[in-house]
Amino acid sequence: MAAFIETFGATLTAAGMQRLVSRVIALMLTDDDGRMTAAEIGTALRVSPAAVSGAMSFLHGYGFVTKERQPGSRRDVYVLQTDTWHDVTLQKAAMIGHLVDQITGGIDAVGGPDTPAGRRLAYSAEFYRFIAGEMDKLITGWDQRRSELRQRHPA
Amino acid sequence: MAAFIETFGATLTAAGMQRLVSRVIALMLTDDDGRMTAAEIGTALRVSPAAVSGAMSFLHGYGFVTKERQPGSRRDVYVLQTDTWHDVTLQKAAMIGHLVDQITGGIDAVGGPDTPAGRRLAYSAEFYRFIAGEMDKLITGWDQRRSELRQRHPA
DNA sequence: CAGAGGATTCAGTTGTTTGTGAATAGAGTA
DNA sequence: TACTCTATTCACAAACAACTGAATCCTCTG
Repeated sequence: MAAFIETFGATLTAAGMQRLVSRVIALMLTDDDGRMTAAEIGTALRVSPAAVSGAMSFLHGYGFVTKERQPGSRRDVYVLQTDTWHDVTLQKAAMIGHLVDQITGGIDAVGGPDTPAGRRLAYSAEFYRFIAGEMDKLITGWDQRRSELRQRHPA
Repeated sequence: MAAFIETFGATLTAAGMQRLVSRVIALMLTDDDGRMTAAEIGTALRVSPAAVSGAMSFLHGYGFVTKERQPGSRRDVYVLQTDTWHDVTLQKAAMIGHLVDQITGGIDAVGGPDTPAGRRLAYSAEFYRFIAGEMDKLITGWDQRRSELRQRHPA
């Protein structure tokens, strides 16, 4: 199981996430009730409380985890929000629209759409525009698929 | 135009590419005939020949650029392969299938699909499986769209 | 309000990228 | 073969990222 955490974490890191953040997600995915304290996380991953604090702050900022505290306790309990994680993954992919704008802006910089460079940029813009469009469909599609799954397996 | 190169390059870097590699792509996109020598690239981006060599070696390895040499010359001319760049971008996205396998493998590690953690992993696997499937469709879709574009604007 | 458990912040350490300069190798010309 | 122009390689430096340890802050209990 430790193997899964490190392997999967490494893959997420390769996809651009900070290392410890990736490992925390992998860890919490494997935790039975998905609820963990900072101390538990630190022990499991062999990192200092300071490092855990930083990672959790990041995760909390994006809503990947929520933070709870039992009345009469001083320790925070973090709860993994699987759906939020998925949503953010999709939104990140949707940022491709950004590229389209940048490339389109570049067309003027190289002398307009009737220059060789302009044509090349327009072609690449077309590529990213296509992807962005498909991404939008994908997001809608997942929303629907998720509903179907929920009907069969109510959370 | 220098602004476009740096801005767009930074975006590619944020997407996980090495910095200089990103800048070279942005630069070559804006070059009129898309053909440049190492010296031109080094001058434009203010980096050493050594750095250019490293970046071009990477780009050539993935087929992002081809390397030509005029008979009787000692300098290589690099030519940006826009389509290859697009294709590799898509293939990279298709690597999501890898995640599905890892997660599926993790289900056993946490005690099978009937444990809480197993169910959570299965759900995430379902998410990535969905995306991987849509990515396959997207790749096919772009192939087709590209053909259409080519009919109207023969390269 | 004092004390203790726990979270957070920050300066400093370690490790990883990214790029440079100098030396080396390749390829063409004479 | 000797000479020159480029490309490549490699050891090192600078910039950046990821952690740690110690100090600080917050919050609950007595």
